[in-house]
Amino acid sequence: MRRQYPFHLIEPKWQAYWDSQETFRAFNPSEQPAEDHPFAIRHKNKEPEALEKYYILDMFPYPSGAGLHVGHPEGYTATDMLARYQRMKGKHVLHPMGWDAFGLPAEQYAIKTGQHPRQTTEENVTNFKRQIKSLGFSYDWSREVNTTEPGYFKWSQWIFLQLYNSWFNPATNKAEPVDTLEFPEEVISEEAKREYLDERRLAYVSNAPVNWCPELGTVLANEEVVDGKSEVGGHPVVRKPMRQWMLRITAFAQRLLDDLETIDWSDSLKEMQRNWIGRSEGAGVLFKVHGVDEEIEVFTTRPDTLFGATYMVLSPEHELVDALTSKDQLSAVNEYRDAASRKSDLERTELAKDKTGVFTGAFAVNPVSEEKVPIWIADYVLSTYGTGAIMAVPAHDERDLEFAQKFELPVRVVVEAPDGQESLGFTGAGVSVESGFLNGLGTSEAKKRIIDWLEENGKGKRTINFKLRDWLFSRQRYWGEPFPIIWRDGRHEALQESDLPLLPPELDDYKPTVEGEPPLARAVDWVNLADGATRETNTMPQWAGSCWYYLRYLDAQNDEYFVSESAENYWMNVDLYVGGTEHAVLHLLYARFWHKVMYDLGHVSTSEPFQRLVNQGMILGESFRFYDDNIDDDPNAEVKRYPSGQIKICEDGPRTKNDGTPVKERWVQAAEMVEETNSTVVRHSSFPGLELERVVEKMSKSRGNVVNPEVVLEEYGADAFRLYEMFMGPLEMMKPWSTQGVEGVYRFLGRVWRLYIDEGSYRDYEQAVTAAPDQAEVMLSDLKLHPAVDDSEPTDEQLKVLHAAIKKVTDDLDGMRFNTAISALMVFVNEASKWESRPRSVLNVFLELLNPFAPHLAEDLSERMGDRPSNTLAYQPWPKYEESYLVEDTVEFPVQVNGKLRGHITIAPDTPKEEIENLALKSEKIQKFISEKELKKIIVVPNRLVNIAVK
RNA sequence: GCCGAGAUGGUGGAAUUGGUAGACACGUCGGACUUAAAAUCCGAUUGCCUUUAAAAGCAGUGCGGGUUCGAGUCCCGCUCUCGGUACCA
Repeated sequence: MRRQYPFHLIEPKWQAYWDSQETFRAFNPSEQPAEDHPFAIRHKNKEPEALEKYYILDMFPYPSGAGLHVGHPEGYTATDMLARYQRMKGKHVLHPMGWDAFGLPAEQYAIKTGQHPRQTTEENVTNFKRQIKSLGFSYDWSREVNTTEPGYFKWSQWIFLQLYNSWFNPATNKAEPVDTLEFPEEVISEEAKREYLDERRLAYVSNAPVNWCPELGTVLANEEVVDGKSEVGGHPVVRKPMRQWMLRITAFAQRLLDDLETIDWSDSLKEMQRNWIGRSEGAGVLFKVHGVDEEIEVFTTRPDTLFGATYMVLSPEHELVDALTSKDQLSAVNEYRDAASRKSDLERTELAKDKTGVFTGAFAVNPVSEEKVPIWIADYVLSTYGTGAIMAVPAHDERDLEFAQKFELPVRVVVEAPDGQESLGFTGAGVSVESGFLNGLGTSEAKKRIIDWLEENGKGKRTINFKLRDWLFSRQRYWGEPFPIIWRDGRHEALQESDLPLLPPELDDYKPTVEGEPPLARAVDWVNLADGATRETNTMPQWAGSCWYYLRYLDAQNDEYFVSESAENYWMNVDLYVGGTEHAVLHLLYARFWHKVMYDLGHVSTSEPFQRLVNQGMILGESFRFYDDNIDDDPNAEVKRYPSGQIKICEDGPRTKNDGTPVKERWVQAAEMVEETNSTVVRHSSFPGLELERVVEKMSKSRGNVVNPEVVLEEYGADAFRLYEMFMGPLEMMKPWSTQGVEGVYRFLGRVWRLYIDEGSYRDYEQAVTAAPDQAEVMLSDLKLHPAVDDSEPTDEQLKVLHAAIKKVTDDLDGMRFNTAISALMVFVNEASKWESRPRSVLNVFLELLNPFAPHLAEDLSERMGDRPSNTLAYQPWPKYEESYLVEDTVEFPVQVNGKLRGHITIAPDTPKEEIENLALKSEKIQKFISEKELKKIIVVPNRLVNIAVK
């Protein structure tokens, strides 16, 4: 296919130019651009740090072996357009990129092949970088970081030591160095002090049950387990007690929640974080155990229903179960506990529907009614939430009611539901009944009263609980940061800062040991130190590197400190962060937590890292579906094919033809296999009788609807790719990829080219190139400008078209409405293509508007125009629009009758109200609709319309 | 179940504060250019209906109500799709 314009030559040329000029370098305080750098030319005599900064950040990519997919460049293109726009507006823009390169795939490849993960990682980074660079993004590559390089992970380890050497002081509500920790009087011995301190560090060791994934051979954080399966790979996860490093994120739960108010993120994303943190207010209530000297504390959000608590439930793992269980219930309890512990997380969730439990034989005393209530254990009570024990109020809690009905436990209504609703099973706010001194009180008042009573009588207190759990921070992997920790006599010690970076040992085999120890344990020489101490063999999770990378960009080469104070002060915080929702709770919560710790310790100057955050929507693939009866995929079968219309789809079940014949789904990829006939019906090219159903869903190999950016780039070029990614629709929405849509914007770029370039000379060039392909670049410089391009004074009409475009593009970029900004560029080109005289002054300004969107083409045309004092558009001042050019002499003013458009009147824009009313009423067209009717009202909306209400 | 986002032509989408619904693009149809095709350029393109034509009318933004001179936009009640989450006491 003939190219619309020689993007294959233009794009590499400008990418090489930007590289050699270091066009997009950002300058730290005290750094100076060279005199001939376009930054220096634009900002004469100004220190870089005197300028307003703009830090615009993309989410940290994992350089996978599969390379870039079309989803990656979506956010990158959006940020690049804004980076280029802000640069032209005069801001000092920081726009970096780097690699979150530790991770499972390289390690799993290493286990299979023995190739060092470093090598795989390097290859993948090289490939990723090449792909990203081919899109012409304006990154400052001098700040590129890679989490797997010692110069980087030295500081990841250093930050871990900051956490290790800090504790959370509830009095100040801040992280503080451990030396501010004061020991209570009874803690005297060194041993006791040490233990006391170790229990309070922000990084601590725990032996609690963890999510163990046998398939991956590692533990996972709660956030990495979805529906009882690993988020990566979907392997089963079981609970298993193991010694693990934990980070005390729960201490920051309230601040993580509160500070959401100070940042500019989407409501839905904030809501996801709020749900994950899961704050609930209520009371801790103490129940005495009957006949045993023990107390059980429960957490409840409905202390007002305490009079209705007719039994208690402990989680099977609760520490008091042994002490409580009566002799005759012992075997039943042990059996139940055994069964519960063997259940995987998946089984626990899947079997959630049916409640199970056993009676312990013990009774507790309801602190307010003094009533004896039975104590049960059941796995619907989680050991990890609250106190691991509940008071059951079956009348006002769905789960308790279900359990009570199954085991025939008493149910007592203590809240009356409002106006005629059923009180049994009512969980909302009502009025307390059968509740002694609470009778007649509304739910919120009753809560207050009972908590006061509990506190006065020493039987409970006001309590706040969070769903958020501490962050499990160790992994049994090779390809991650080793912990800067050694063990001596069963106790952990931190390495000194001077010992960093601690490099991982070289191994021949990356599998865990036969004993199930992490792979690092294989490196005996590395693990065992001369003085008898041993190294920690766990490694940090991938999040360690991605929790702070945005800080390293500020000062990527600094080997004295993780970021210099001056750079941090100037650049932080991130003005705009763009990425997918998949990081809503994981990365974004962890990073905020680390940042707060660093803030408390005085290492950073802001309490939140990302001021504004925008989520890009997913890009979906398009495929076409039909069905056939070859359900066993037999290659020799005689296959019957059916369109979707003949298929009955049962919910999750097998799909069958309407007559019951079993069938299987098949997909055809849009681009290759489908022929469009007359209008809307899509058919299979090989089976023309078969009508296909259009399906839009997540791109995946099995659907065959994955779009490879390299193929698109090859055919249409980077500018077209960038433009299409943004033209598809609003950034935040999910949208389907259409290859035909790419052709649309590609044709637009062709029209831009032909607006400036003489078609005859381009045709001559194309002919000449076929004869001498190696001369292409030289001959390209001989192209002539379009003969209509001249030095004429622009007409009013031309200025109007130009300034309308400036206004629309500027407003839309400010609002991140890239799709409509691009359509405004198209409108300009459609108009300008008709002009017989195309004033240079107008055409030059248009290239400035085009530059953020299609920078290669804009730069190239600008060079050909030859009117620029400096040789790159990157630092040209962004054009301003003149309102006066947009004013029209006359406008077609719409006239409505009863809200329906009935005609127009031609008026001057500033025509007074009365005049408009008059003209509207007199208008012939309008008369038709209002004569013989009673005039009720006339509304004139300035600059909009006039509406006549009649009856 | 709960929380969040969304539903507009054949398709992606536009309409920024309640003010001309369908910008821009894809696709389709027609025309020009061409020996022909591709590319390019020009025109038409929400549906229905009347008309030789010009031109008009009616309906129309998931569904049902409401507020208003006027509703894609606001309010009430639903349906469906997508994302998150789920025995969280």
